Amino acid sequence: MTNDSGSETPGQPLSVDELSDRLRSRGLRVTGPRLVVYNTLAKQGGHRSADEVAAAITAAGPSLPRTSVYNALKALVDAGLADVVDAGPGTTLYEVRGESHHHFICRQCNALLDVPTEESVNGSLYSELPGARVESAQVILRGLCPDCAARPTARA
Amino acid sequence: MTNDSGSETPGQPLSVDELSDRLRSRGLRVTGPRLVVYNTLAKQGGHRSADEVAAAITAAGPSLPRTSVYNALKALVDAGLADVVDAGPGTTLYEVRGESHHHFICRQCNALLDVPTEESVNGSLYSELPGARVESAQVILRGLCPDCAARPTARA
DNA sequence: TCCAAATTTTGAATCTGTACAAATAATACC
DNA sequence: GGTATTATTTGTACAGATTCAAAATTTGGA
Repeated sequence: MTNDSGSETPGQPLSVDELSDRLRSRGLRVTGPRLVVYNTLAKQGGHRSADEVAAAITAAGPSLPRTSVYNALKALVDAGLADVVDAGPGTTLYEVRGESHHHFICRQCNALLDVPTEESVNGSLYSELPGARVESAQVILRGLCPDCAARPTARA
Repeated sequence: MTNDSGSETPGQPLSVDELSDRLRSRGLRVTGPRLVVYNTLAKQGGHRSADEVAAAITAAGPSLPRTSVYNALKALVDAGLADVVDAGPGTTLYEVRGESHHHFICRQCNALLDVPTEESVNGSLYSELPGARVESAQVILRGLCPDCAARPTARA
């Protein structure tokens, strides 16, 4: 699976102070694992699985139990500091919260690309469910990525 | 997990003949498991996991091996008779192919609701990735469902 | 500094989905 | 209809991802 975890979203990561404030403001404590996981995810950029984050942390020295990585990621998502990437069923991928964007998944090479959000589109997505409080919208585009589309081997 | 598999998509299911034709036209054979799985999924309506389908089949009498349900579901998806629901990472959910629609996931009760597609929105999603061949677009809305939004216990 | 509650840690259990190989059933063709 | 050819079905085994329970630590506030 070419998980192309490369395609990054700019939006500079938060400082430790900002990070701490965000956590506390949601009633969450500021802990080592949470800071390490956030910073690692931010440094890696793109879309990462819990295991990728754990591996990166281990590679950097300390090593954090897998369960702790899961816990920390959940806390970060709760605090709105990271997002679960909607890329279909399967392994859960996370990304540091930054500019709003959508995702494109290539059906041939499985590349996962970020797609900038057109405000106009994004706005119109919020008014379709009466009574509901829609807080976010993610769009999953599927098809052939530029590379695969250009390649003659592309299956129709 | 209140998986609200209830919200159904109209679009009446196909008859055995239509079903058979669709399968054969894709080079797939018409088999018992495929018909049972399709009919069960259609009768249940909404979004179902492989295990839910298996359980429903067992409850109805015959019982089909887990693996067979997975195989059948994959065949149905290949034949375009069913779709994998884009509802974020986790257990794969399937639904009988019907009217195009998107999904709303409640962050509090995990209800999964269908959202009618506005053609205008759907159309504008296809032109954002130069070079790519976009074949489909799914929108996942997240927030609080009407019920949870109305309830005072809703977390901000 | 001290305490109560929130988190982290460990290790194991679960839950999903997939891989394989043998047995079976669906088509194509005679 | 009868039969050869192959796609499918089955059953079992496995691998990976995520969750759980209980004990050990930490955090934030009194």
